[in-house]
Amino acid sequence: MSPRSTAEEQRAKIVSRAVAAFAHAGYHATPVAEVAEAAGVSPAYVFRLFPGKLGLFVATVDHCYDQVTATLVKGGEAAGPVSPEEVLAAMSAAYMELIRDRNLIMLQVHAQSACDVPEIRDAVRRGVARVVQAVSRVSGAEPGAVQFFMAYGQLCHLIVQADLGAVDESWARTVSAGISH
Amino acid sequence: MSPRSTAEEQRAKIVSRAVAAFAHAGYHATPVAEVAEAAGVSPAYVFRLFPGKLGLFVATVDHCYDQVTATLVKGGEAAGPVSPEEVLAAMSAAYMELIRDRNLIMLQVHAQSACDVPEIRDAVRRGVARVVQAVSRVSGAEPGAVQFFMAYGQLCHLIVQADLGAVDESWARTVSAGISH
DNA sequence: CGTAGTTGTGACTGATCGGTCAGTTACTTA
DNA sequence: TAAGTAACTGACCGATCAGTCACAACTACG
Repeated sequence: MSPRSTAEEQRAKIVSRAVAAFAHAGYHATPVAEVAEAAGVSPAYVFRLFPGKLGLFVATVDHCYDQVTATLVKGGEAAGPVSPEEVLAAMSAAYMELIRDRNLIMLQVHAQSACDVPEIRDAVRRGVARVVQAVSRVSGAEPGAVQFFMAYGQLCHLIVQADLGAVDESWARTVSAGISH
Repeated sequence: MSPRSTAEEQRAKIVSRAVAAFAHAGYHATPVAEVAEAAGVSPAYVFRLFPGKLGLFVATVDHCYDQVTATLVKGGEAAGPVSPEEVLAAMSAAYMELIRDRNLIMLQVHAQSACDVPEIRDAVRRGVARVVQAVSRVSGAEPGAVQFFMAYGQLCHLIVQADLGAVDESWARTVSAGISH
C-alpha cells in the first residue's frame, strides 16, 4: 500500500519555508543552512531531498507561482460573471492582498533577477506563463488589458522592493498612487 | 593647482566597467575580482579606491541611473514642444533603445532585488526619484501618465530578464506586445 | 640626488558556503 | 527480537571571496 513516505512531506515543508527564507536576500545570498534552519532540519538533509541548492530554489519558485496563480484565479472567480475589466480589477485587488505578505512578491523579484541561471529562467517563464494564461482565461480580457495588468503588477514589485510606501515625497506618491497605502 | 589625480579617472573607469560586470549576475554573485579584471586593475586596487564592495556597487548604481535619466531627458527633449503624451512616447522610444544594451536595465533589476541592503535601497530610491522627476518635468504629463510610463518600464525589465522576446508562445506575445521585437 | 607622496600589486588570511559521507536513530515487518 | 530499511545528522572538505598589508614603481619637487 501507500508507503506514505514522510520524505515527501518534508520536501513540501522545506519548500514552503524556503519561500520566506529566499524572499529576504534571494538565491545567491541565502545559504542553504538558513533554509534548513527555517524548516527545522539539518542542511545535510536538504541536500539529500533536493538535487542541490539550485533544485531547491527552482522548486520553491514553482511553488511560489502556484500560490500566486491560485490567488489570482480565486480573486477573479469570486467577482462572478461580470465584465472582463471588473474581473481584472478583482484580480488586482487579490494581488494587492498578496503584498501584505512580502514573501511571495519578493521571491518573484529574486527569481527574475537570477534569470542568468538557465534553470531559474525557465522556472520564471513557466510561472509567468501560468499567470498570464490564468488571467487571460478567467477574465476573458483582451491581450492589451492583460499586458496592462502585468505591467502594474511589475510596478508593485518596485514599490515593495524599495518600500516606496514609506517614502513621503512627491515622486514616490506618483509611483505608488492607488497601489500602496 | 589641480593635482589632476589619476585616481579619480581610475574610479570613473572602474565604475563604468562595473556596470556590465554587475549586470550579469548581480551584487551578491559578482566577485570584485571580476570587476577589477574588466577594468584592467588588480582587485586590491579596487578596494583601495572604493570603501568595500558595497560602496563600489552603490557608485555603480548611481552611475547607471544617471545614464538612464540622461537618456530619457535627451529623448524627451528631442521631441520638441509637443503634447505631454507625445513627449512620453518619445521617452519610451529612448528607453527601448536602452534595452538593446541589456546592461543598464539588468543593473537596475539587480539593484532593485538587492534592496535588503539599506545602502542599495537608498541608491535605488535616489535613482527612481531622479527618473520620475525628470520624466515629470520634461514631459509635463500628469502623475497618472507618469505612473503608467513607469509601469511599462518595469514590464520591460521582466521581458529583458526572462528574455521573453525569444519565446514564441501566445502568453509571451501578450506580455511583450509592442515592446520587444 | 634624496625624499616625500601617490599609484599600483602580489601574496596572504579569515570566514563562509555548497556539497559529501559515514554513521546513528527510529520505524516496519516477520 | 532480529533484520531490513528509511529518515536524519555531525563532522568534515575544497573552493571561493571580501578585505588587508607590506612592498614595489613611478612621479614631483627641493
